[in-house]
Amino acid sequence: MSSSTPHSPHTQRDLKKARTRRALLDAGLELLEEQSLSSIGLREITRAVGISPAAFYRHFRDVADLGVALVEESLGTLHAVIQAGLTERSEDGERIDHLVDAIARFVREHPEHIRFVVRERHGGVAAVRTAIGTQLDRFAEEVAGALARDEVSRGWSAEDLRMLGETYVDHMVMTASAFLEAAQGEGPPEDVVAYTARRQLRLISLGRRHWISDPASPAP
Amino acid sequence: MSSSTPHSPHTQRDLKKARTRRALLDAGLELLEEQSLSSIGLREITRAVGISPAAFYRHFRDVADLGVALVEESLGTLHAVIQAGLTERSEDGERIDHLVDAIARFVREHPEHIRFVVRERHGGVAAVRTAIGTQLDRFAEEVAGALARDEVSRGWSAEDLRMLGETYVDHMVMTASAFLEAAQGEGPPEDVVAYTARRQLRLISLGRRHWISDPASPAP
DNA sequence: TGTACATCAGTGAACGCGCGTTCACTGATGTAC
DNA sequence: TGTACATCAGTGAACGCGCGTTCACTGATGTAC
Repeated sequence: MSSSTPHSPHTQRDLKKARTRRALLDAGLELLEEQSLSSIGLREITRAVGISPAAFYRHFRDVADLGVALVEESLGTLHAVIQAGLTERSEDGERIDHLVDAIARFVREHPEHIRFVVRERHGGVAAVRTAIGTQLDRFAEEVAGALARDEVSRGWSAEDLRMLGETYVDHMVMTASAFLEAAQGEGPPEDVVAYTARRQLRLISLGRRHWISDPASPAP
Repeated sequence: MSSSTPHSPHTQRDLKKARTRRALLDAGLELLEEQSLSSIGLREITRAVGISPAAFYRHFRDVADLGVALVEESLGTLHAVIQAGLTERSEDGERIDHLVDAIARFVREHPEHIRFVVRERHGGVAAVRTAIGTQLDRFAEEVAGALARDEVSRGWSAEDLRMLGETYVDHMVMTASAFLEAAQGEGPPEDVVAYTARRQLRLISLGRRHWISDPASPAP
């Protein structure tokens, strides 16, 4: 849990404090472009912000604590994209195109957020790993709930829907990561990433339409 | 590239050197259990091995260089599992069960290798990230080649097969990672991971069987 | 509105510590004759 | 087989440096009357 989160900054003091906190979070996010959380120094962050090292402790217990705060932030923006994708009502093919476009747009607008999530999802800081895992689980549950309302999902068990939700969330994160690499010139270019992502979604969509729950391989 | 890789250790000296190198790699792999590569210290590694810090430079240029050497090692063992999975000849359902079992077994036998790959695939060291990416690409290509020989793949374009190969490789890495988390008590238990993985493979398999190349959404 | 006191974000100096890298070295092992 | 020299993995001391954390402090802002 993150220490000292000002919820209602009424006074000038609180406002100023909130602004410094923001600056610390932004600096951390920026430093993560080239390294991972567990190798970022406290002094490195305060230096970037322009305050003394000791001032850091007015906002966070340590760098890991700042990392946990970043999880909420980064996945908050990703959550918005998912919500938008779920409320989308159109034909299947169009829906896929729109989703992939939405992911591409998100990565263009918040590259630091998706970089942080992807890098630290399996990174060296346990608290951050757990926080990200919990949030992505919530997303999967949410997606599963939305999928349940589709006509195609008639006859699907809650477990199967959950599995499908996880598949979509994982695919989304992986696609976002691939878009990010494309933007950095590290992997295949953006249009190839989009093309692959669309066909993968079509593959899942086809599997979904022909799904039958299998009593031969029961739940554990 | 990794410096000073002894290929044919003929003399006692070369043998001893190779043994120290191994010890360094093993120590690095072990230290990665609780942190990420970019935060491991050179002295930390030599301390674990029991040699002086300066001796490190007889084997690697720096810690990142050791990391690159670990990539070859870790993905080498993973490659063996993939090869085994590809030569498997049996009914579809069985094949899925066997593949998931093979992944589970692999994670039980080489937890450090899969942890390393998953953690550093998107980690803070560019050279290692690139090395892992290149290897996984090769795997995807290989899988695509094997899939092409299946009857179900009649009419599939090379691009679509490639996409399918990537999907399988990504799914494999994710499943291995989930098994690892299960072993650490961090996520859902092993049997649930296996159950989910099997159904996800079935989903892909169904999508595959009903696939039709789509001229409405051409390659870029 | 003015005054007296409380709060607290940020300071700056100090601390002990472990870091990565260099260097001249040692002594066991290998090679040439 | 024996001898003289070359090689080179590993040593140990030294270096300058930046780290995280502590502390008493300052001075602007907030609160009570």
